[in-house]
Amino acid sequence: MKSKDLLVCEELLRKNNYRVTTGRRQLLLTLLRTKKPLSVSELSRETGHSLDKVTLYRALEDFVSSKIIVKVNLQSTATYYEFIHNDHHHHHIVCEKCGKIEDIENCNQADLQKEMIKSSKHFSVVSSHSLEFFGVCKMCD
Amino acid sequence: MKSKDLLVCEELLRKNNYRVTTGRRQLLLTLLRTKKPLSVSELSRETGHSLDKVTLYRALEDFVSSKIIVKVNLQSTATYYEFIHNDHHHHHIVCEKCGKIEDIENCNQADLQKEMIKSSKHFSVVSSHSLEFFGVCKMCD
DNA sequence: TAATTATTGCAACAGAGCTGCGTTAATGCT
DNA sequence: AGCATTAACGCAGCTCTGTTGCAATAATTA
Repeated sequence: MKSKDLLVCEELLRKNNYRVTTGRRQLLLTLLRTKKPLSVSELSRETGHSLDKVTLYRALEDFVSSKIIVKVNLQSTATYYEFIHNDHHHHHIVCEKCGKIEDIENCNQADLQKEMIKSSKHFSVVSSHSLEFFGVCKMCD
Repeated sequence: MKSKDLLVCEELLRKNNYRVTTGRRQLLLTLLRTKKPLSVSELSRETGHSLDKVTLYRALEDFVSSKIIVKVNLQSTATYYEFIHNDHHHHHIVCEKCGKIEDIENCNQADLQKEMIKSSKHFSVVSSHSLEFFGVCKMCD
């Protein structure tokens, strides 16, 4: 299961003319294993600081282009990255006190973006959207 | 109209034990006048670089606490700030090519966040949410 | 196996954002 | 109006995120 996903990622990368290296495999495994958004500094820690930060940024860009991961905008100065499991689109709610993240499932991306286009005066293409909730979890409340 | 809004802002600040200074009035007028999200560097330019960046950050935090402005997360490294006109909650769509921003009006914040609480396992409070669309405007398409 | 070329790591940099601190100025009280 | 209080200011210096150029290395391909 896990190893199959890794192979699929490698194929996706090669299809986009990227190369698969030891470091990228480590990074992919970390993203695969962790089922939540991770910042570059977290990814660096999780991979034992074995990769230079420049390498991380460049690899992550390539993963985004290959649609292996997505960028997530939480209320933070850092960008987060999350593995796309089974083409599954979803959002998040973040606890303002402890940082806990829960996935939000009920989003029909296609419909929402189609609605958008209809009601917009000046836009003809909607390629993505970011929807994140912020609140307090039951543990912290 | 405009000057009344400024007075309302000053009252809001004083109510929260903040002081109204010449610099903050300039900043408020800029935010009031500009009907779109602005970054700190844009605000600095718009106010003729008359305020130190530290002063800007501190003033903006106070404005957010006083519910005069909101932070907006666009797909950028910088945070944007937007004046709240008539308690009006809305979202944005941003052109990925030229940066043009259009407001999105059809969001019933209360309902959306109530829905959230119902479907969430671990959260009891939803205090805010961020919804931004990214695409291409008719001019750039 | 050798040639090609993407990736890596280093150094150096740019920009966002924050902290501490001494000075300045807005407020509240008399 | 004048003074005391204290918030806001500006400066220096810093941290963190993210980027660029370039020479060395390693993954692909023939």
